[in-house]
Amino acid sequence: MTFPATLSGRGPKYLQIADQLRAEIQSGDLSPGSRLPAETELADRFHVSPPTVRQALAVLRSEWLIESRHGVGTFVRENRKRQRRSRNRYGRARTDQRLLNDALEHRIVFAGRGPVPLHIAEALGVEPGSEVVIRRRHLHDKATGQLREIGASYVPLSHAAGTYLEDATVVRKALFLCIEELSGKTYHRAQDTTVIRAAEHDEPGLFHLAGGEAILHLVHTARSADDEVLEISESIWPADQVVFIDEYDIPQHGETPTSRSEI
Amino acid sequence: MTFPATLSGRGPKYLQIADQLRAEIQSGDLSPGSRLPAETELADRFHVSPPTVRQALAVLRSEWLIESRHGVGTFVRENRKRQRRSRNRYGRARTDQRLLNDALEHRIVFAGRGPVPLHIAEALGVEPGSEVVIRRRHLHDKATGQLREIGASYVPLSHAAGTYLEDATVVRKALFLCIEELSGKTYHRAQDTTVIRAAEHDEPGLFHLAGGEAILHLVHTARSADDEVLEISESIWPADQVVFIDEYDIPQHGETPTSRSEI
DNA sequence: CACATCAACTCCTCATGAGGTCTGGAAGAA
DNA sequence: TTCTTCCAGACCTCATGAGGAGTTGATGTG
Repeated sequence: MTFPATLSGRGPKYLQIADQLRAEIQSGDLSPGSRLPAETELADRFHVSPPTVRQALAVLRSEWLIESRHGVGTFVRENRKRQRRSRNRYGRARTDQRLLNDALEHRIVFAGRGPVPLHIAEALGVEPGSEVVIRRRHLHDKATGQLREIGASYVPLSHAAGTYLEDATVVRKALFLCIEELSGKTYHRAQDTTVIRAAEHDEPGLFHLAGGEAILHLVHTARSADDEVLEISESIWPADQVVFIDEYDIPQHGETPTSRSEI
Repeated sequence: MTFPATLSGRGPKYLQIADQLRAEIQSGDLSPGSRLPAETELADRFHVSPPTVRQALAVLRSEWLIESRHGVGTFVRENRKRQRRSRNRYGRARTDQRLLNDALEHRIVFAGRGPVPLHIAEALGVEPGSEVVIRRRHLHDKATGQLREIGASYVPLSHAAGTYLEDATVVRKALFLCIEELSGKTYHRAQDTTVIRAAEHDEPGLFHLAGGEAILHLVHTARSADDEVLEISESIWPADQVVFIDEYDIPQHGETPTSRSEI
């Protein structure tokens, strides 16, 4: 039994409709991937006008429960199969070359020199617009072909200029190992800054988002022992596709913590 | 000079209007906190109908750039002054009692026994609905009074039943120190699981969100050396108010990493 | 069989209009 | 002065109607 089509009368109609549909979805009555009735049909069922139905659907869209495809229909979003990413990329099986997650395909979409973006320049401590070596990558789901992650690495010219890092080929080794080789310095300390922001520019299109959705944006700064920035890289995911799992030892009495606390 | 009121004609009107207003905001022409012209006035200015203006404003709302107050007006959101939280709560100045962030006021809104929520029960490895000692807290900004964080801790009955942890008073010490005392065990290893999801239930109201906004939900599981779960706690923030900063040493050749990687 | 055409269906855009609710300040009363 | 009442202005809800644009699958042609 679906769509009782009776509105209790409490509160705005569009919220009542959203509530009913949400219940249908969460009860599994409307399963992930399945199509909802057309907007006009819903309007008939609930005895409201089409714009009211659209408003209800907008609510569910903003809750990431459904997505609409122009000319096709409105669908319950697939089981949020989320990636799992650790915060620690430096598990020093340094020689173990499982750089690539088996399920993801790396594509280098740009490699070469270019101006540093503003938010990176700040972290790098250089003038905005200065030239650095940039490597941009897209990570696609091998099974579905969907874009899952956008990444970019920014390396100071001093270590990367004229090297193979300016070639748009996938490097076999982890990038940080390359930079350690090229620079002769060792990665020593890192800082990860993570923010959640709304999707901007071309991100909704690239990730097939409805627009205005949450993006998880991580900026990773790696420094050598003498505090020189060796590399800054950023990773961008649709926020609803990511789960971060972080495991760590809790320092005991007298130990110095490996992570510095900041408020 | 504001509101040229000329629509270039490319693409939907509501997007063009949204673009113009967004530019005004980002250029600082419309400063944070300031009020936008009324919807009817914007409709006049852009020569469109009120619903079209509303649609444009909905776009900016979904981008977290503006917020509307019923009967008052539409405002540019305040400078996203974001909290900074470290991932590491166990900086073992264990005796240093800076438990409370000076800018935040802790309020224990509940303390006592109750059933474990589903998502906690899974992590804890007990039957959903089993009784545990629960402490729920709200953290308010001392300056503005605004709610900034919702938190809850779940402690197995074996260590907390009948203790002062069931009293709704703010504990002077960090909770984990209390539990170490009461249980005689030491915190040894922790796992943080972080997801971003849409706001649900009463969260939009509590945080004064427009609804459908992103929430950052962290579940923290702490275990003793013999792998017993000593405590699970969760923290909930409006995602746009948080920046995570994590600093850590990068393990060198041969070192065993302190954080275990999980793809 | 392969391909182009077309029609049906879908969601999207946008106008007009009417009523409602909420807020904050002005006007008036005590 | 202080409090209450009232109202204009603002955003919110919802109906109706028209047209546009994208997708899909059936149809027809070669």
